[in-house]
Amino acid sequence: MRLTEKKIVEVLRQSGYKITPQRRAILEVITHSQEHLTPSAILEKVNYIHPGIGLVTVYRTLEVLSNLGLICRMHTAEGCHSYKGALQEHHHHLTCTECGRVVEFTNCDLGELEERLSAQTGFNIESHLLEFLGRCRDCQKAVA
Amino acid sequence: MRLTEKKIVEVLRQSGYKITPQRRAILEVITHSQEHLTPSAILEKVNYIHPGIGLVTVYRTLEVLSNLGLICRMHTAEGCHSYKGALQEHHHHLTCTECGRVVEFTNCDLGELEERLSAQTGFNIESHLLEFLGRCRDCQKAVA
DNA sequence: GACCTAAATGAAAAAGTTTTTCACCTACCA
DNA sequence: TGGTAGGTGAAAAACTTTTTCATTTAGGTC
Repeated sequence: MRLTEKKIVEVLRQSGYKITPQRRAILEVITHSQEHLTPSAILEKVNYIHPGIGLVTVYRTLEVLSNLGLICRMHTAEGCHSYKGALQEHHHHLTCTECGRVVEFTNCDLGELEERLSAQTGFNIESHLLEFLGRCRDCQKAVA
Repeated sequence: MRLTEKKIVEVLRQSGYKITPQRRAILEVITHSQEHLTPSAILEKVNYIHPGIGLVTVYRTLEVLSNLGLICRMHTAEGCHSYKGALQEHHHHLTCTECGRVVEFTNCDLGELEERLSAQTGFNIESHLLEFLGRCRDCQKAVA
């Protein structure tokens, strides 16, 4: 389940952050979008709801939300600062290299590999980044 | 095995690109490095070999090499514009978040997961990005 | 080896993105 | 209804990436 705006506001408040109209507007944009959005794209959409918000505020809000794990930062061909609404669970992405569509999946089953690596290298493994790239059904058709 | 400079030069020539000293210098840096490098980091290293090369040339060369699949553009947690030598062999990295040390490993065993995802989503999966993050033995000691 | 030409280069500037600074404002608690 | 820590917007700084253009050069041809 994707986190709702309400749930995110709750977590923000519990973490000691203030709930400003700007943050609400940014949240509304992110939680209502299915794609990943760049800060500029978010700003553009936010300005329909709340004109006058600065790009700086968007950047700052995204950083807060991202640090709390409430939104998800994506590394796409367009740049390093695309964000999308986060899932509650640990998850990964399968991204279409052609159209950018993103599918989420949850069972990565890397525990065994992680243990093996840990034993071999002495590393204390804290996290992992796993992303699959390919072509979605539509883009495969488009080529054919 | 990582692609050698010689092999890359051969492909470049066959593809109709000229072999300039600048390109040679950039190739030397990339093929001799074990890490992912940003354009600026590449420029810095290149300037030891061939002072006076412009960052523009680095960008242009990286684009050519990347388009030919001779180097690999990485979208990692650290950034979106890092490049590394393309390996003939499939591999991944285990990176220390403290000191940046990188250990490579090869058996990722993601075939099963890949098949499952492919079947579920209709994606034709072309590649994956897998990176583990943690603390190496030394950095664990340093904290204790 | 000298010549020719398309491709490549470097410098400068433009365009874009992200961060920093700072004076002012406001959400929220007592 | 204050007081205050935290948040905001504007401007500017700091970076990164792309574009432009005059000059140079790699590599083929004679």
